[in-house]
Amino acid sequence: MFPRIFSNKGTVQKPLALGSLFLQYSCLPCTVPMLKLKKDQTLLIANHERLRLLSIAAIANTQETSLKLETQKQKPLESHSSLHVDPKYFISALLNCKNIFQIKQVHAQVVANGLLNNLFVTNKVLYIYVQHKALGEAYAFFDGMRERDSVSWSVMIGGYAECGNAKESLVLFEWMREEGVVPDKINMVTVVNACAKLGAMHKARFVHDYICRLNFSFDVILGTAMIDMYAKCGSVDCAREIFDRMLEKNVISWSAMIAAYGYHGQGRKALDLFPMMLSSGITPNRITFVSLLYACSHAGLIDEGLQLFNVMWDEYAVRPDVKHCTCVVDLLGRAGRLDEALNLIENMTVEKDEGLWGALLAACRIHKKVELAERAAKSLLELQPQNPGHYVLLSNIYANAGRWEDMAKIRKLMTERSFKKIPGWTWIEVDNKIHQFNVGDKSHPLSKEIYGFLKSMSEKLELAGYVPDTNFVLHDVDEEVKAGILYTHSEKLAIAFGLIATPEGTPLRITKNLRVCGDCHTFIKFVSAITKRLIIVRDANRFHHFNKGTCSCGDYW
DNA sequence: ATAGGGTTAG
Repeated sequence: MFPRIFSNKGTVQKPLALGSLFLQYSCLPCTVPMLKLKKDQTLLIANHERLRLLSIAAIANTQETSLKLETQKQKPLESHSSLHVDPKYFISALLNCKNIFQIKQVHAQVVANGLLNNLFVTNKVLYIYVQHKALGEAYAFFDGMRERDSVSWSVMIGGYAECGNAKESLVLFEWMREEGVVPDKINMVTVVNACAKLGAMHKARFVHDYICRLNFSFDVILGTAMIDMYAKCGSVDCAREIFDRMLEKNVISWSAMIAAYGYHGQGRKALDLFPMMLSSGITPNRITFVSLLYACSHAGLIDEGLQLFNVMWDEYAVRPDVKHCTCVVDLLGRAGRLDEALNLIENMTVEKDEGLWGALLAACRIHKKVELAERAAKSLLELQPQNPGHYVLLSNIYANAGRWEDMAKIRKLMTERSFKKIPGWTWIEVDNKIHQFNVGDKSHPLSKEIYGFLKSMSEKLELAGYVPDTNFVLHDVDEEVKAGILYTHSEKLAIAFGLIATPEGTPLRITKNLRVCGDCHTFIKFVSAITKRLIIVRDANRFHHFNKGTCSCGDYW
């Protein structure tokens, strides 16, 4: 094992601060105390003590001098060695890891010291891999673990969900049950969280059922996770039921419920919760105010939002940060009060981020303020030159203003910088199965029927007054082709499939990974009217409830 | 003997 630690040219990094008596070994990510050694002195380290010694071992040699360390010639260390090395050294090394390379180093030490049978240590290795988003390494390690307990499973399930792999995370949960591991409450919190991320209602109901069968009570954390799950699966009412049944609620539970009403467009209900929260003795925090302001902006509650923004610091000691300002810019922008929005931005003392300029830009697009949009877009492109979405927005603004030359410039810029456009996908649950569609997808078994259905549906819609909005197509092709491309958007494919595969009157729930496209939004409004279906769409930002030709977002999202 | 994995926004 030592060659590993000291293989880095056999040297130790120079002391970080001479006076501090601490230095950091280049490969061992923990700080060890320094001790004076003579120049070129060799330290003999006994095997069974080596880690402990390492932490007191040290050098005070000049920076050019190598530190030589040798292990005593002893019997090789076996994995079931009775020689005891305190696991806490490994734990602290793991916690200090700054990158994957360092984790692998410590991981190797864990193996070399026969600690693979110590779940406390192995779970920590797993946890650190996951925290560094190294799912490949984490999985490989997990797969090779001799023994796993509920903590190992929590780490994996939580890690996969956190990294955006909620579907895989739920598969892991299946495996856990197949292995006969009985989930504890914390396991269920991670599973509930994965369901929330996935937004799959049938999974949510199953998990809820499962929790009831295990007789787990809804404590603050589990209950809050369930609120979030139901809300993000499209049912704010189920979320509220859980909320009302919870005996103990903290600021997180209240904020989760307020946020839920917010992204479902029910701003008034979100606001109504606030005084209830105060009177039950809960102090609002930053996130509570983000949720409240967000709810106001998405429901057009302008005066209420401004009022909250004005008193949050004086009355509740929550200092407005850039996120709060963004909500207010959004709020003012929606109302067309762009001068006030700009004024707020210019007088802000906190650092401006891309979300803030993005909110202003979106408002400029709606109210066709080309000059201000240019200014916002410029700031945005300075902050995030690699985000294709910003170019798309600015390009659309020029298109709407008929400034074709400027639009061409932006598109040229996009081509030159050769962006990877994030591919859009949409999925829908039918018969407890998730069907996913990409743009122009033809892989579904019912693909032929779907496209046929879309064609006849579009004729009906156009008779009803629907006009494809080709501003949302960026390819340089003629209008008719553009309209064709629009019809292959993943949202439309998923909805067409849902309409074919479910009985009349069944509500459709679909989830899209990006913000729903403007043309699709109009399209779905018409579909909801003509087919008399409730269509609930979760996009990257919020929920849209389409019913009888209108959307709960009020066309602002 | 004991340790550890869990909730809101972005």
